[in-house]
Amino acid sequence: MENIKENEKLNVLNHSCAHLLAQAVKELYPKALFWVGPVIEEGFYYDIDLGDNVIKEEDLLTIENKMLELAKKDINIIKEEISKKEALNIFKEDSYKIDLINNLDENEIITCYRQGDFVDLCRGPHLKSTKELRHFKLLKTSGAYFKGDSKNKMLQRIYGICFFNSDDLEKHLNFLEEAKARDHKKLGKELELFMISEFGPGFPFFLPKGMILRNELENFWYKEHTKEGYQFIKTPIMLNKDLWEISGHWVNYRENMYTSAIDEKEFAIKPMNCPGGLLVYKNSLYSYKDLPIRMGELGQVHRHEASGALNGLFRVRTFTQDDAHIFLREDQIESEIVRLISFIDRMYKVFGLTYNIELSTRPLEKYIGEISIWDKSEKALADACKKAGKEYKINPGDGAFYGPKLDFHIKDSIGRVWQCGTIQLDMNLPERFDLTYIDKDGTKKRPIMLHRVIYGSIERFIGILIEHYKGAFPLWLSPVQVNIIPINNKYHLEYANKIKELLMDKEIRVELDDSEEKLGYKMRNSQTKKIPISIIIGDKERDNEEISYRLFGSEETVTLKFNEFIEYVNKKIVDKK
RNA sequence: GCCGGUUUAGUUUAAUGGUAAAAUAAGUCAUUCGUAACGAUUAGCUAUAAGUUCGAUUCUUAUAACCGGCACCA
Repeated sequence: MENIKENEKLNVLNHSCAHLLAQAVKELYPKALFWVGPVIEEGFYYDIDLGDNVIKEEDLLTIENKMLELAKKDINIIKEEISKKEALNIFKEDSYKIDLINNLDENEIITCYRQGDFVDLCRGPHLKSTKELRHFKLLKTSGAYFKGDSKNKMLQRIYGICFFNSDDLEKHLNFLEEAKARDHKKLGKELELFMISEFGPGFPFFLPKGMILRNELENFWYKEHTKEGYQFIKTPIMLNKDLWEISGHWVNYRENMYTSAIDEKEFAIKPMNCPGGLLVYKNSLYSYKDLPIRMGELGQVHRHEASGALNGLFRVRTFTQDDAHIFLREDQIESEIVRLISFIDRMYKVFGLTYNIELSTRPLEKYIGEISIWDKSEKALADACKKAGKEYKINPGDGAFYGPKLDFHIKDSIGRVWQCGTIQLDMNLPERFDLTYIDKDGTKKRPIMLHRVIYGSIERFIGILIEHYKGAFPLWLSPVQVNIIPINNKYHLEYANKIKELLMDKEIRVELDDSEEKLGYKMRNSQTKKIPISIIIGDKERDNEEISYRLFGSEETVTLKFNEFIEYVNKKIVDKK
């Protein structure tokens, strides 16, 4: 309760800060026209029409200074109530305001807030004066479409954030710094995990070290899915147009599909794996006793994403979905979802990720299928969450046209939220592909289909893990697990090599630093590369047949016998720590 | 795709309308060292294309890629 109150106070502060921003911009650019300036999750923004003027990053400082100047003047923020008619008169020169006013009810009393010469149409509430607005920062500028519609012209948006005290502001700025330091594009380059070539925008290359990470994630995935009763398939990257017409992708998503003509027949590279999975289902005849069928596929898909949308591994043009299609009877929905939720739960825990579930329900207009089936399915999803003991948030009308879904939003180590897992019910494709199974009474029935992913996209999940772990991966994922550092090549290299062989024999990923450098220098390298275990080999270790090691980020050195060390390392790998 | 910015050595960065510098990595030599940077030396760069200019890495335009947003994300 206390928190909600605090949050509301902060929202009012930020909202007033948005007005202060507008006032400052108005003073600096008298011709500026203002659209809306709402409070967002973190801070606020204001959308402004500046005519021919452009606000650049470096202008933000000037605006900030103007804001501070205005804030210090302790200008009263005065609420005024007027009728729609009066409002239209006051703002008759301002087409944006007229637009806003016309969207209000005829009889509604309109509130304005006045500070000095600046008046803005606004529901409020606001601070009493500008004097509390001291601890703010303008963060970035960008273009933003008027009313969020790409057919409209672009306004200029300025983002900012405001706090009650300098500590909170500093904390927030530090958080932004921290996020920047974790950037997977930066760390991915430094740690040689992946690259993106100019010759393939949006098509990432995995480097040897990144490939290890990827293989570990995939192996883990296969193992866990096998335990859950999944079978695995691999369906073709490219299939002919007729299939995409049956699936409906050709009509709806053609624009984003890569195509090619072969022998005068049009083909498309798959943007999703489901049609392939459906063909596999249709390849056999199933009894009601066979269901549920769980078919997993690490399927590489290609989607032509807009150039401006590309972002490291987060948004790419080819990625691998850790897909699975589950075909089941209607009476199996709930139990299967319960099972899936606990499976997903188990998977995320391994990475130390917590999560929230969101349930998206039937869209109001564009949907297919019977409402009764929708209601039943939505209830099954909700009941499954309850049975699994999980809270969930409902997003009404946010489901796909073909079925409701559960989305899993994971939270990383610095509190950022990413949507990864999803479970979607599909009432469309089984129909389009005429899927059947033979029921108890010998009649053909239509199975229900579930699409689900856990990582979402392996590429994107790797990006998230890089940022989550800040590049310091747990031992099982780490591209190099052990770095051996002989103190003196002349005297210690032989024993170091022997240790290396022994570790390789135990399938431990090991490197040996035989460069002609000082121990301090080699240790520094080992730490900057974030290698989990550094082994130091000197006279002592060689003579006693021991291993001395230091963990990443630790100052402590531990000495063990070789067998004890192997036991320790293996336990860590098994525990995925 | 749209708005704004950026692009200099493998990497991180500096500088200039008169022909480019440092650190680090790489090669060579020296050094043989107990937990985050030893020293010497060699080689290596102005994204692409056009324009302005006696002369362009610098100014202008276009293209591409990238970055921050917007739109999109089946």
